[in-house]
Amino acid sequence: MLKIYNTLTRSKEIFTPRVAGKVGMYVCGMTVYDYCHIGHARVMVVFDIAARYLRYSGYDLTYVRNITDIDDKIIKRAQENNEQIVDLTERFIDAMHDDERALAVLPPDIEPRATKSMDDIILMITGLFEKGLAYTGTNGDVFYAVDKFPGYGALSGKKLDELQAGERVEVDQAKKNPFDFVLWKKAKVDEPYWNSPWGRGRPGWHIECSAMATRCLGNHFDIHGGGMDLQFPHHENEIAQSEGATGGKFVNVWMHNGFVRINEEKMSKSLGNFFTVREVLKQYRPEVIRFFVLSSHYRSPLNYSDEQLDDAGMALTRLYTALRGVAIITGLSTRYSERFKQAMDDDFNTPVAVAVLFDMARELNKEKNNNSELASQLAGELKELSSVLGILQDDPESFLQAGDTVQEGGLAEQEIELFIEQRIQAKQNKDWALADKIRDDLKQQGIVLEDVATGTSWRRE
RNA sequence: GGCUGCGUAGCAAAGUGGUUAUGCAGUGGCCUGCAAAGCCAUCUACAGCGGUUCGAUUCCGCUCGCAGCCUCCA
Repeated sequence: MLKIYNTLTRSKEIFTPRVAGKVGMYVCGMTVYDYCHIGHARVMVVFDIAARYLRYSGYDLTYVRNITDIDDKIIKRAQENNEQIVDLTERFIDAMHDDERALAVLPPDIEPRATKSMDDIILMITGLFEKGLAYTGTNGDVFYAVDKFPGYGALSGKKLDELQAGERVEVDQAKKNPFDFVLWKKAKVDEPYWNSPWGRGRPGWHIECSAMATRCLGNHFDIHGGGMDLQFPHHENEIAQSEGATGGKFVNVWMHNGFVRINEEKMSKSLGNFFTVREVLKQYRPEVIRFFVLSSHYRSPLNYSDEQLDDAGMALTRLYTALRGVAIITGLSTRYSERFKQAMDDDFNTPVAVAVLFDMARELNKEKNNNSELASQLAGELKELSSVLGILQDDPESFLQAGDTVQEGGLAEQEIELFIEQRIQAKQNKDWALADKIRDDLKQQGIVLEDVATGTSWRRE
């Protein structure tokens, strides 16, 4: 029985889909004006695993993740680059998809874009006007009147009067209440625009998600996710817009993932302490990054460091080593599968799920030389469970021989095989000094030899 | 200032009112020509102070420390 932590109630709840067997999930995606960093990678991987596990559990899932392809930062960046907005956004959408594929993140079922959802956006704002929740400010922008929506603050646990105590925000004089937010922003000269009943302009950030989620999943759906920082004001505002417009419930379960940190500090654009996915991929293989992400629970902070990535690489090496040289027989489902499901059912507890995989690896290592059929069945079960996490699907030999980190140059495979042949000769001649020298020399170059029953295998450190 | 959340062994990271998490590292053993890998055993814990309890790392309170949100941010 799946339990998910719901930010709205601040507790783990038994997950019950609106329609039996069917799940609609919407995740706030990227604003495409720059490369994805590791924080974005975490969102992609976390919700990819949620999607995989929902499907593994038998749900018919519709997974929607949007692309924000028009906003102030995009406009600004395009101007700086002296580039057309579409050229900029297309470039970074492609880059995002590259990163996604590298990290074995399966694409969402629907990937709506703000610029292609204008009719839905305008329709929703019109509805908000009709309900008396929207008004045009003195500067021509359209705002949402937060104090007209009784439930405002429920998601983030904030109260409007307490918020007002917090000042230091430059209050826009066009607003009636400082916490009113823009639904439709009037276009300035040289800014891109769409026509609307309120003049030429573009949508505010929050309305596009309300409109796209509703268009793709209906007025009311099961799961809405995103990073912790979206809780307020973004998701709070989405609720106000959607529930304000429809008069009904918007989302049942709100999921928020924790931040990636560097030196105990949030990784973010504004702090400038971020690493892009493509930078990190130069140093570490994609599966290592993926394992690093799922080695902590999705709501916990995840500290980024080389040590952590190295650890992830070593852990994967252990799992692949267990699978090495074992034939795969699928179909077995033992108590390990039960434990794995139990872990994942507990709010997607991937660290515990991974611990189950290690327990399987231990038994697999024992049975390898004992009961090869059982070993093969365990290996099959291990691979199957791992596929829910999106790891361990590579060929063990090629994973191990590629090494933990991305190699520059180094010995070619054929050269290594040649040295191994020479060493086998030396061993047959009982020339231990030569055999050890060959092994030590290879070790110097990061090649580890392992004598096993069937011969000598090698891997990169 | 208001509101969240966190503080677990050398490092990372789960979890639990009384019983082995797990990975890496350490120690002892088995295996090996010697190693590596693997297997077995084993040492380092639950920020501090009180309270509840037969018993708390786990529940409650306080203190200290850290992070996040309150402004665009995944």
